[in-house]
Amino acid sequence: MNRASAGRGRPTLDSVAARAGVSRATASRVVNGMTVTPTSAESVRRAVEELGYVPNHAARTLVTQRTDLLALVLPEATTRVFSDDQFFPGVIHGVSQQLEAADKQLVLMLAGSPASHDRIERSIAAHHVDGVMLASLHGADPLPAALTRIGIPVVCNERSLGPTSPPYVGVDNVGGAATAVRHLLDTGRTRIATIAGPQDMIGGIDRLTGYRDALRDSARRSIIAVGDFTLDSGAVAMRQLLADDPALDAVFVASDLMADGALQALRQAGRRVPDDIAVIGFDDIALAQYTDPPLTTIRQPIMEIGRQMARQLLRLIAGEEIEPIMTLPTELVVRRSA
Amino acid sequence: MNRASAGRGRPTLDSVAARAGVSRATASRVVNGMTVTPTSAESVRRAVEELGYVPNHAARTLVTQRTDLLALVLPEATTRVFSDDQFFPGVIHGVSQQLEAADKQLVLMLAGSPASHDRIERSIAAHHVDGVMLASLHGADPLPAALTRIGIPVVCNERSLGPTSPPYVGVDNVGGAATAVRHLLDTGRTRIATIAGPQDMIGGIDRLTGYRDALRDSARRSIIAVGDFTLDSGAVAMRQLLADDPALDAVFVASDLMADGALQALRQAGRRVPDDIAVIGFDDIALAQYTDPPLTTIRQPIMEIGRQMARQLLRLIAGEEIEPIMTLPTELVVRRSA
DNA sequence: TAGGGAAGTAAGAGCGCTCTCACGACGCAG
DNA sequence: CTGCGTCGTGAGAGCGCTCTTACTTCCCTA
Repeated sequence: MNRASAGRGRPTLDSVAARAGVSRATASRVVNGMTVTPTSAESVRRAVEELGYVPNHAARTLVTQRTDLLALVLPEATTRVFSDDQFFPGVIHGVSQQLEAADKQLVLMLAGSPASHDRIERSIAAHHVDGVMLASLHGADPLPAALTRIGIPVVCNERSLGPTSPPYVGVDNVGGAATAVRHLLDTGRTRIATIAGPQDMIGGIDRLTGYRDALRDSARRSIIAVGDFTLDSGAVAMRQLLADDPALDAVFVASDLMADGALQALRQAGRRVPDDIAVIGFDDIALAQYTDPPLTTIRQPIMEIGRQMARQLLRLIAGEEIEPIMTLPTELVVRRSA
Repeated sequence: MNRASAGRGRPTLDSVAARAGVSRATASRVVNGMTVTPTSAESVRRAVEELGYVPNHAARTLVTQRTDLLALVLPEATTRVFSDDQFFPGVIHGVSQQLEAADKQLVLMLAGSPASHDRIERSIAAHHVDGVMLASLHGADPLPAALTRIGIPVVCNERSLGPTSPPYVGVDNVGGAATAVRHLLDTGRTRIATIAGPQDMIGGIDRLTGYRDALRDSARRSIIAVGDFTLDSGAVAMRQLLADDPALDAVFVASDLMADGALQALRQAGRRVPDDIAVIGFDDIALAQYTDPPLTTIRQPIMEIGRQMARQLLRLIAGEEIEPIMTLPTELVVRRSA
């Protein structure tokens, strides 16, 4: 049984070459779009067509050392990942779009337990993927350092709180928060509180910074409660703020989900929004259009984060130099709550 | 330069064997957990440890014909996929859990344009993945047939509307809808309408069937409006139902998102829920807890769908016989709206 | 007309692994 | 003490591809 007729059913490059009457090397050139005589190009193409030849991915990877597979690593923590806000789905969508254009495939890895961390590291060490996108990792996460050690291109979606900092694509949390506060000031609000996010997450930290910056510029006092980005925590924080300072006339909430909770707490407390108290959220998730009243918020371009992460990673893999920090703009979306 | 010391930086099985003083075959046996002398097992293990050896995935795939990669194909249509309901994120999560346990990786493919269909088909034909999970495809989708032709294991998340029907994991839409209607009847409602989903989707069709079945059993008249699973369409349909039959006292809505729209329409129309009209949704998405009033609904086990799809696919790949149809139970969740 | 270069092609090595096959060592029964 | 089965091992083929090397062919210039 010679090579061309053997095999496990699927046609190989050898069988294509045999049928086209050329060498395997020439067939390979045609398949990979390199210059050959029009005559042989044509006969190879016909052979490919007739046999239904599709190159074997593993064989190609073995010699080129490319897998055309990029990993997207997401934390599995149920609080944030696949719950209410559409952050990860949006990022996935953006990444997927960009990779499709580059003809790469996306491997999704959910990092929950330390065991899955090991698994991810092993899988990447096995040269299973060409590059890695890391989303929303905790400050102490050992993954970035481990991946850097392996020597594989990495891009994050936020600046890392840990010691090593891979290139990242972030959003302008500070500027967005400041814009929100300035909008409140511009519309005549004077006692402006904030419900901040967790202070071990970039979003939580930076949005609070933006609030403080904008208030400091206006020489007003800051009034702060802290939530954990969940709806319930927003309601709790709102009640606490009302208790602390009943004369509040505005609140900037670091996420839409918490803002919805705050809205509910305000309704229960008999405060009218926006008449008595103005509320601004952050994220512009789908829910924001449907709260009562519809939520004024700071939009962050979620799909664009995914797209740019993928784009930066592709450039890194291609050996291009990239700017290690990329910050995407946020945008004030005025609805009815402020 | 001999083989053991050569290479592109990473240790190979040859270098491990050389260091352990055994043949490559023996080293391979240790790595793959086959029986060898304790002595050589130990020395190989030490060599693996010292060199930081990780098997090359492509090389292994080339000979075993396994990739340990499973694809999950989702339609990209922005209406449903990554919008408000958490269906796909939930399925992804469930699939991911199950695959992690089996030490497989997940390749996510978003099928939007016909071009991406081609790409998916090519990628699968290249033996790039061991099996495919298809979610929510349209009736006329050529993908199932194409994949069957290629001869790769396929599992869907719903019965297919097309001619070929791969094994699938579905939920008991008919039974769930009937349960909802019976709950309304049991609580004394007499004029029960429904807002159905699109009639070219399984969920839309089957939930309407369940509604009809339960009503027919009680010999009451059916009152039907049709939406497209979006919030706005729910509001529109609700207004239409109120116009058609102002004496309605209950409505079963085929999705929570549409139910939220219906709730808003009812509030605007000055109807109290549940006093004047009872509302039951379907899905039990996160939003259902936060509507006003909180939504009574039929829960479908979304993550479980993902888990079972993955489980069935793994069994198919392992060559086991599987039941081609698997139906997961739904459950009535009573909150305040009914 | 002869020589030099360019361009296309074939041959073959090798990517890192698994798996078959043949062999040697050992234990046991006859 | 011999013969047979068992078990672990090493050698080597081969998975399907790319890429280097060396060759052939052809065209252009001197």
